[in-house]
Amino acid sequence: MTRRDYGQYCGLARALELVGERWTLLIMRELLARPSRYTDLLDDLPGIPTNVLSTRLKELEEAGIVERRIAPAPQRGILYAPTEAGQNLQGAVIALALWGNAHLGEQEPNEFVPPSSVVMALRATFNPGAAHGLTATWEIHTGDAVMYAAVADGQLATGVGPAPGEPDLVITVPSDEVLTYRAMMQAISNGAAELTGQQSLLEKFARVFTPRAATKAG
Amino acid sequence: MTRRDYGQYCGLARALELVGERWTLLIMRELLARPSRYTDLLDDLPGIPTNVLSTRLKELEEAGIVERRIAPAPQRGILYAPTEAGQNLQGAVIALALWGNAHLGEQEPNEFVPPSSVVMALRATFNPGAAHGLTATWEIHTGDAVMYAAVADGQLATGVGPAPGEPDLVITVPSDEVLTYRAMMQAISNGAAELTGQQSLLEKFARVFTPRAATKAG
DNA sequence: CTGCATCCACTTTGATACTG
DNA sequence: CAGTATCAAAGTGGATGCAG
Repeated sequence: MTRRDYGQYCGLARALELVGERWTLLIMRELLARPSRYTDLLDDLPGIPTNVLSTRLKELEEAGIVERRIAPAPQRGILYAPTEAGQNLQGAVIALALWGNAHLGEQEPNEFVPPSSVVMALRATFNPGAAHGLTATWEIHTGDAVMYAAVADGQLATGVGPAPGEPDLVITVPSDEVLTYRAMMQAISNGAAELTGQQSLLEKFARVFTPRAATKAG
Repeated sequence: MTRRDYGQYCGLARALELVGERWTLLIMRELLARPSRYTDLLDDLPGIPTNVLSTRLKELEEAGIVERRIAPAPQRGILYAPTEAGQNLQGAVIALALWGNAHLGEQEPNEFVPPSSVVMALRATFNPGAAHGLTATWEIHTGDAVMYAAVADGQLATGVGPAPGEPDLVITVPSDEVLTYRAMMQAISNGAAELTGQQSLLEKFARVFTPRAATKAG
């Protein structure tokens, strides 16, 4: 058994060997929310040392969980994005996040809400039934973050950043800081959001993204 | 931000702060499969340093994820067991294990199969529909491991160790080492298992525990 | 500016020995 | 049985340097 391995032929042990080190799953959360450059990740994960980030990215790439892409014309540079194996991690990321939500407590003054965590919450609460037959694109502004969600053919596409196409409805939730998914949804249902576009799509939004109960033990 | 915290108000970050350190989730896998004594854990997690185990148990207890119990009469000593918060971790543990299963590759000579991982696989593949109206207790022997599964009222109770009551069917899968869930189920369906008890319950067993597809990304 | 590599102080982990 | 003590090795955090 080397330092990094557990010597167990077990899915959990292997998962932890691959993505169990400090910062790794937070990096994956960022990349699942949007392909990012090295400096994007440094900005979105304040406190991560540069050498740790570069080591993690290297290891994830070697393991086939993340791939490097050449960023398209306007930006240039390298984009890191999850491979299919990396995308399959989302279920585990969401399961951990749901469990951790119950242990969040009050927000400390030095704690910020990562926009990627709001995107994960949108994916976790997506209700395919309510999205059936609906085609719509929402863009959400809260704090200085921009996120989008698009529904078509009962499928959800969501991420950090402006909507890929023209949004049908822009929802602006006024706030100094990025709000949690929960606070954001509450503000929206309280009518605190400013709307630009097809206002009728606001009700659909609340219906498409509905929290359900977390998984209990078996 | 202290060393251990991420400074993020996010379920994933909080989960990793609580159970993201090395060995922690493997300890939780063991405890989810059966309440264990300190020395049980040392045996079941070969390679874990004693000080790391005691530190982790202390932290998990402080966080309300694990609790100490006085072991009942025959054994004595201290039993560590998951609290309800700890039991709720099972969904995340299983999600990680399912993802890791895809990256297992071939079993290395120095790698062993933890019985607790087989129990997790039983829970992950439990099919409530097929268990409806069935009451049965199976005891499974493979390598030197013993596990049980009991179904009643459509509910599953399973863990490492002998069955709590008298098993209806004892399934012995001959093998030097503990087999993976997959290999075990294959051996059973190949008729390689020795049976003691109500042989008709073997077919039920295979029906109650059926793998389904893993969760894909959204 | 992006995308790292290097250096150093500090913390955590691993291995072993030892104790109530 | 259930840990604690000790120490070396490895990992992490923070600062800085630097090439393309």
